[in-house]
Amino acid sequence: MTWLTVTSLLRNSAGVAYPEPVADHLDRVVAQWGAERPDLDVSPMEVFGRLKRLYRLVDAELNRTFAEHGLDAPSFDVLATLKRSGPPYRLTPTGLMQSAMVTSGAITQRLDRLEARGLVTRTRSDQDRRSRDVELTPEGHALIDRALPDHVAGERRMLAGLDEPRKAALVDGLRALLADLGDDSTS
Amino acid sequence: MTWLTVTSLLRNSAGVAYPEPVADHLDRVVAQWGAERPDLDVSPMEVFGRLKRLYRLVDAELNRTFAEHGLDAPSFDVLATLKRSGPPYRLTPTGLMQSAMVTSGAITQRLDRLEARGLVTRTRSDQDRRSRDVELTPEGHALIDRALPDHVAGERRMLAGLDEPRKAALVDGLRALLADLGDDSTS
DNA sequence: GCAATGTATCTCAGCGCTAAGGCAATATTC
DNA sequence: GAATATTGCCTTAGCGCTGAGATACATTGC
Repeated sequence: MTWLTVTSLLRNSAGVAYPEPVADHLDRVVAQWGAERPDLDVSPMEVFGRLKRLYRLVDAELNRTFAEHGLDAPSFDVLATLKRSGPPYRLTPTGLMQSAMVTSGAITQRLDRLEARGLVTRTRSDQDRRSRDVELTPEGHALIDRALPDHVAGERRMLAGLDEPRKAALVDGLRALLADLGDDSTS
Repeated sequence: MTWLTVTSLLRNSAGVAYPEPVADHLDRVVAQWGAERPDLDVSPMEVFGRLKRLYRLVDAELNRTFAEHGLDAPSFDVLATLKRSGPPYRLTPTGLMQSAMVTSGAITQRLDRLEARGLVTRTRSDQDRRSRDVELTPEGHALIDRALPDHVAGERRMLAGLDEPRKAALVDGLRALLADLGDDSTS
């Protein structure tokens, strides 16, 4: 069986076709289903199966960098969200929850951990006394300032093998799928 | 600020450019970092940030279908892996572990649950008495046969908005990144 | 003003996973 | 064949998350 894919249709900026790709895990999965359930067209798995495997690999790699700074993904996520929000580096748990796509309970526990480490503070809002203001402490600032460049560098390394048009096409596809699934349609 | 992306460079099979995309969550994230840390080029986040959000959305959607069949993602994964392996629908925990990209402990627990529900059996291997043969029961067969078409249909619905070249380019990018990260280089 | 509804956060039991380690069987080395 | 290393699976403590629910405050409609 040949692993004919669209890759042969894609060309880089010099107009040279990419080498034929090697069969990967998902090629085998799809071939197996073709033998076992020839009545079903399982080609959508080409997208979602690879999405899942890639997510797992990327997640593991990013966690390595986080760990070097005494962090994990959930903690980094909160610190980074606060940092990039700009002065006064203050958000509510609800804002953090929406950005992280987790439940309110998860945010509460993340903040418990970060507060215990002295990386964020939680204070009652004056405008709305149900709400909380979560703010980076100087230690939180220092930590995210140290970790962020390494994090981005790690991401850049993982992308190093992709040329620009291919990366752009990947981003385009991800963006389109996100839009189709209703991510962020207004907010 | 305009959200210039490469989308304007992509054309469908009729040669018509896609409409300019709306700003999404990651566009805002990147813009925020541009204001807060102009020294850092955070463009790799365009890929990995969207990957993470997409994974979460897709995961939630797939779980809806699994739940309709009394399943969750880990259980479905094991049953589907056994089913697509073809006759005699039998694999070892190690094989399942590698396919699922989880630890051996996770597979043990998945199999505990499936065995308790009568969906798989575990027997000692004759060739290697350390090993186990995990096999689908008739009930396991029936369940995965029912769930699989719905699962694939759900995946197909999520892809409905993507035209062929765009989907192909997305798959190509995912495949290339997986290869770069060493997924499946030989096995 | 007050009841009803909505909102923001927290609590907690239960779940699946990881990491570290244990045990038994097999492979390797001498 | 004995000693050592490796392999395959299981066990378990601890972790972060979800989902259901509680609490306190805010808003709405009358």
